Amino acid sequence: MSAAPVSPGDGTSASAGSKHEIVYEAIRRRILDGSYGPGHRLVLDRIAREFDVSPVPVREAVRRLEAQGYVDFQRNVGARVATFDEAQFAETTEVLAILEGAATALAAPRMRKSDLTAARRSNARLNALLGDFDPIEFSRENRAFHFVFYDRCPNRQVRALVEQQWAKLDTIRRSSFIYVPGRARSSVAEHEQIIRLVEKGATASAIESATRAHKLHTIQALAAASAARTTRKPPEVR
Amino acid sequence: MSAAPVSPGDGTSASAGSKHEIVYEAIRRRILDGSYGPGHRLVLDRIAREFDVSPVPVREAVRRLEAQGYVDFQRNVGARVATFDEAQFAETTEVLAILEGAATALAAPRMRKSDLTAARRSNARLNALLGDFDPIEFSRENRAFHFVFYDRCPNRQVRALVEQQWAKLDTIRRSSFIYVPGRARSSVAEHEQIIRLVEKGATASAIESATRAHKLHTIQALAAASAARTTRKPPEVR
DNA sequence: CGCCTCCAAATCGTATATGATTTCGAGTCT
DNA sequence: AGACTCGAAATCATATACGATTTGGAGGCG
Repeated sequence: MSAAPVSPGDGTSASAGSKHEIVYEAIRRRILDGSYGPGHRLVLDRIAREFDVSPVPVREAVRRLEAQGYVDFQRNVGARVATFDEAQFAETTEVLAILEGAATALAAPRMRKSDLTAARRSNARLNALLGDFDPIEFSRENRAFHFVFYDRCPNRQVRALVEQQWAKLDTIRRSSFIYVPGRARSSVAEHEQIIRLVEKGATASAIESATRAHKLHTIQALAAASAARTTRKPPEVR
Repeated sequence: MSAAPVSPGDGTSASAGSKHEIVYEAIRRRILDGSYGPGHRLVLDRIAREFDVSPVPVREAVRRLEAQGYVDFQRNVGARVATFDEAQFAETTEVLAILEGAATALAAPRMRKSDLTAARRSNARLNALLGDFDPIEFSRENRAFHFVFYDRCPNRQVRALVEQQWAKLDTIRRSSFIYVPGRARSSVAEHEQIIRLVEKGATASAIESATRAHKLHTIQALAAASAARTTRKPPEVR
């Protein structure tokens, strides 16, 4: 189970131990775990005092987060955690569908028996979670499942991008809770199908489209559910 | 012809006019146009003096570049322009193949007649350039060709990623010059094929795989050419 | 009563200053 | 000669200081 719990250092780390790095990691974690929800304002001086550092390293940290799309920054105004609307969520999911499909297909030939076993075990846990449904736990395990595959993807760039996009989605999942009734169950079934395809050495193309479809179903389910609760607006953060 | 010449502000801009922004753009441009080749060392104080600013905004600029993968940064040592080896180049091209395939397929249904005309015109220019071959000009026009499609891709995230990856590749193309003899000609032919597929309303899947294959051919050609010049090592920068 | 003007607090942007770390070479020992 | 030690120069990391800009509201005006 090496699947990164929340995505470790996102790859582009460098200067461990420096104050700017500490602050960067801390803010990033808070964004990802929801302590800093979308729209949350990041006041540099305040953060600096909290971490007992000067504002300079805080600014550097925020710049990095800005460049990665975690926060929006406005000159002379400040930074705030990026806000996602449903459209952006859907778009990012689509990106992930594309990348995951490719990543899984690329990984397939490199999957060992033990990997498939791990995947099945993971999917079994997901199945077990279907009982009293815990969205957070399910999401975590779901991630773990998919990363069994990505870990074997030989293309580092693809892997990095997948992790990045996944992290982005996590930001949102925390706040506005995405939960589509029947989705989880069919998701588990699709997982098993993907495992089988890999197992029997299906073509890359077959594996890719199955994985992509799997993800796209989530968008569709979401869109349907969203259409259902007609008038209700998504929670706006100011 | 709205295809960004070198990719304008990469999307995640924010604070125009600030010194940090000026420096950021300047350094970025230099990396992209090759003034700062891979491995080039970025000494903060020196850059600060050159732009007549303090080192603080320079650091911010560099942090952003770091987060985007343009430069590598080592604590207490400094920043240098990211170095790409051939493997990374291939991996990034593969990413681009995946994304471009998807982007083009997504764009296809939205392409208007005028867009196809523009694409053909662009491809004609590419064809004309086949004579006395100018790699830079060809590369520019090639980019323009593909962006005719991406501009119609409805998924912003995908578009942003494509631009980002393309910029990354540009960094490399400037320095170590990638030129594979017969490739350009077949490239033009493949372009025409893609146009036809879109024109006749082929399935998304058909368009996607054609586009992806088009890009992957470049990797293959490169690999072949690279295998040919056996002993010669790629230019190392220190 | 609502709109506009002006001021002060909050916060950002950048410069300057200083301590810390790395690098690299001169000098020394074996 | 080669390896090691020490130290100065270069450069990074961070703190502090201060001017600049935005924001929100008090008070005045129509």
